[in-house]
Amino acid sequence: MRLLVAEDDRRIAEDVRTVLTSAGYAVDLVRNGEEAWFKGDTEDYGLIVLDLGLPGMDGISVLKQWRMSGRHTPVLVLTARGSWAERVEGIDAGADDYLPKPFQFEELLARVRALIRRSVGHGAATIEIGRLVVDTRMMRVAVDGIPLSLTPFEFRLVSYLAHHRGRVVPASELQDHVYGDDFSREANALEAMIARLRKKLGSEMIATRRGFGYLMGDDG
Amino acid sequence: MRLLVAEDDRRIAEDVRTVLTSAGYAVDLVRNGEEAWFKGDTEDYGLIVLDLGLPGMDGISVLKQWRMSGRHTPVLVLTARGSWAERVEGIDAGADDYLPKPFQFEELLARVRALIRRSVGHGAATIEIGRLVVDTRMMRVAVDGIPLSLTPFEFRLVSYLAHHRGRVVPASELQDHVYGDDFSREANALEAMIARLRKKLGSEMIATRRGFGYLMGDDG
DNA sequence: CCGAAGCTGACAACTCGCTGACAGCCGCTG
DNA sequence: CAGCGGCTGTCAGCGAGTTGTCAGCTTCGG
Repeated sequence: MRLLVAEDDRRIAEDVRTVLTSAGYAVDLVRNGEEAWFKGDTEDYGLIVLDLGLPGMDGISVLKQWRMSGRHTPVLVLTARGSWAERVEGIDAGADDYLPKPFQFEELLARVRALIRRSVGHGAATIEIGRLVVDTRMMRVAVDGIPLSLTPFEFRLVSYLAHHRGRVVPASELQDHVYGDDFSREANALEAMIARLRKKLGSEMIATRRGFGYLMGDDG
Repeated sequence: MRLLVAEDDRRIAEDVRTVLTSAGYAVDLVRNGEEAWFKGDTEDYGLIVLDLGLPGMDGISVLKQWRMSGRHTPVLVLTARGSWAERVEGIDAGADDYLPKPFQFEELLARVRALIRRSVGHGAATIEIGRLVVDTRMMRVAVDGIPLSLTPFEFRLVSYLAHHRGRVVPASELQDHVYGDDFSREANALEAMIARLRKKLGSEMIATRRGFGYLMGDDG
């Protein structure tokens, strides 16, 4: 597997490359924003490690560019220590995980592995659950072949449940994934969304396990 | 699932408890090193959140003690801000993850979940005892393949007994695991739950050992 | 046969999740 | 800039599901 590391600090970059290389990955290194953007957009990486403090085009913009042009490569963001704002921004922009500096290389490796495992598991572009089809690339959902128009949050919710079909997903976990770290709303907001979703999908598609959470695909 | 939180700062401790409780965990709280060591060594937690700056026996020693006595419960260590040395020491002593203070509760929760996911990943998702199947992913229980709908407390009770099949579990231990440290109810509450459970599962599934406790799977 | 331990059905209080209505916000359009 | 429509959070009320308590009963062991 091929990885891209975008990091301007030469020493860190080399160390990271060494760690990842000896873990069996092919590693490309870039040192500024423009290069990062270009390579990430034109090459096909299994994962990208992105320092937000790059010279030139800044990390967040790079990430947003990739996502806007339809790239779903997992991105692990390196943030300055304690920069909570940066992190939130990174997640909003489409990062899959973050790691505050300074970090242990073991930890970096563990997270890289976890992300890759996750994304390989997600390989298929569409998930079918009974009469429902979720197309994660096209951001489309259909029931009995009839496409539905879902709002962004609704889509995130369905696709998360679909990815975790057959498993009860606690409401709190759903919130995390639908809303990220923005916890500025009442618990009830999620329930309202579920209700609206059920109206569109049919109420039998999402089951409630009172006291535990929600799940899809309990029957098969 | 039951968690132990070892933290001496009362405010932090209460907040953490609230967050974790509302995420669906039963939480026990301790405020010093000795208590932490004792409870972590004698009770059976799914995960332990350990502040290194505990009064009395210090966190690192507590952690080392646990590991030396063969406890592999996942431990999330809380370190003082910027205390790099502590962090490394914690990891060496057997911590599974660390979190520098101050932290966002969302982040704590995310890490707790990640650790638990990792550790339960090793165990099977279902437990079979005779005609009974307990599925911890779907939060479902079935007898002879027929699914039953259990309430949250009922489910916790059954799955605890199932995890400890063939062993007599004292009523007090069951209470601990179903209710955590929340003692605010009559002893009889548990009996009532057992009764309701037996009605659903069939009365022969849970045996009573008068004077000692309950058990499942004594026959096989 | 007695007392203690445990069981059980009824009940009431409570909690949780659902829903419809509404309002604020945002982006679009004229 | 005003008006509009879609999206989403909030609120309040409802109803079903859940759980503790209690009182009376059964079972067990000695």
